[in-house]
Amino acid sequence: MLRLTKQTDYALVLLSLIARNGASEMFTARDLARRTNIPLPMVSKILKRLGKEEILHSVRGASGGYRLARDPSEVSVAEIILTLEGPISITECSGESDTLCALECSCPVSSTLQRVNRAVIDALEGISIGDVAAPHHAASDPKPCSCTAPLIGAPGA
Amino acid sequence: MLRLTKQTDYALVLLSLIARNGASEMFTARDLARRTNIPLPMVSKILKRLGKEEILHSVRGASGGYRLARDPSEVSVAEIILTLEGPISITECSGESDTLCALECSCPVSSTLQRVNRAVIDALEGISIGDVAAPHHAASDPKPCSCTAPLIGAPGA
DNA sequence: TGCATACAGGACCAGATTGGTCCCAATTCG
DNA sequence: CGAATTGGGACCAATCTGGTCCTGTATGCA
Repeated sequence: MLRLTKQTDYALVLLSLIARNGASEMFTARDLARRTNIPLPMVSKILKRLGKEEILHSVRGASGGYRLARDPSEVSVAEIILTLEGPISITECSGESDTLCALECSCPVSSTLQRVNRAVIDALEGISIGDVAAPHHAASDPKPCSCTAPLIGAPGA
Repeated sequence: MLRLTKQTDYALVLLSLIARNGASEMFTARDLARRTNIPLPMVSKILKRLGKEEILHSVRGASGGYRLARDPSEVSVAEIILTLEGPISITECSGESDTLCALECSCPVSSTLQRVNRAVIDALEGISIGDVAAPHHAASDPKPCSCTAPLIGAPGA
């Protein structure tokens, strides 16, 4: 556990795909859906949200689409999470919650958990979409891989 | 977001309370519930689970209760999370999932996210219940604090 | 001008997760 | 024996979330 939502997971996949294929190129939701096997409506939903923030730039109309609003190296994973899931905090009281922790007095945990939380945030801020798109683990060019069937939403199996 | 479940949150509070009051002392679920304002059935549920793993030692019968099975410094936050929520992995494919990621081929993300995941785990493994119980941030002794009313499950407000 | 394509912004639903409660059996102490 | 306590469930209601769908608006092209 300690998990991102699937939407955020998808977002990272989509953004890294865009980042890998040139930051200035334009992608339609339909195209991205085809390439990732993520259901189109889901892709739309996510891209719309990323478009409202300053992460993606959208162009409407025929031959429209989305492209990165900034350089891939300037969009951190933490920012993606923040956009789609709100402030990063592993517990309710470890963030800058406006609602006071109900356990406050019996909870000496918070100060320590804030340190943990900080460590997590630092780790996530230290990684950009550019990093995600271009893994440095002796990456030969991304081999096409054998799984070509639409694995998500596949009706058959 | 990127949040622990409330149960895990509670567990950290409970364990830190136990650790703070002497690792060898015995606590009943009822007692801990009173002190933390966490609903008793919830406390029971959590302690039961921690008892099954080797985190708490339980004694049944009258004047029974729970105490830490190990030294507070030897129980990491990561272990608590692992016990209550399963393996720590921020996405489905970043862990040692047995179910293959459906996006596998179009997902160059994983290797990088595994690094992120590793960073998170490292941070959580580096902090023990002992640390949580005794924060080193110029801690004067834990002042009783003003909030004495049962804030959780309070019927009135 | 008309139409196809794409994004914008919702509402909406079903399933899964989770916080929380409750019940009953087994164990131990006085 | 009886009270106190853990053990191990089942159970429910509320929330969250993945996923779908519908309608409107902007744009490019024949």
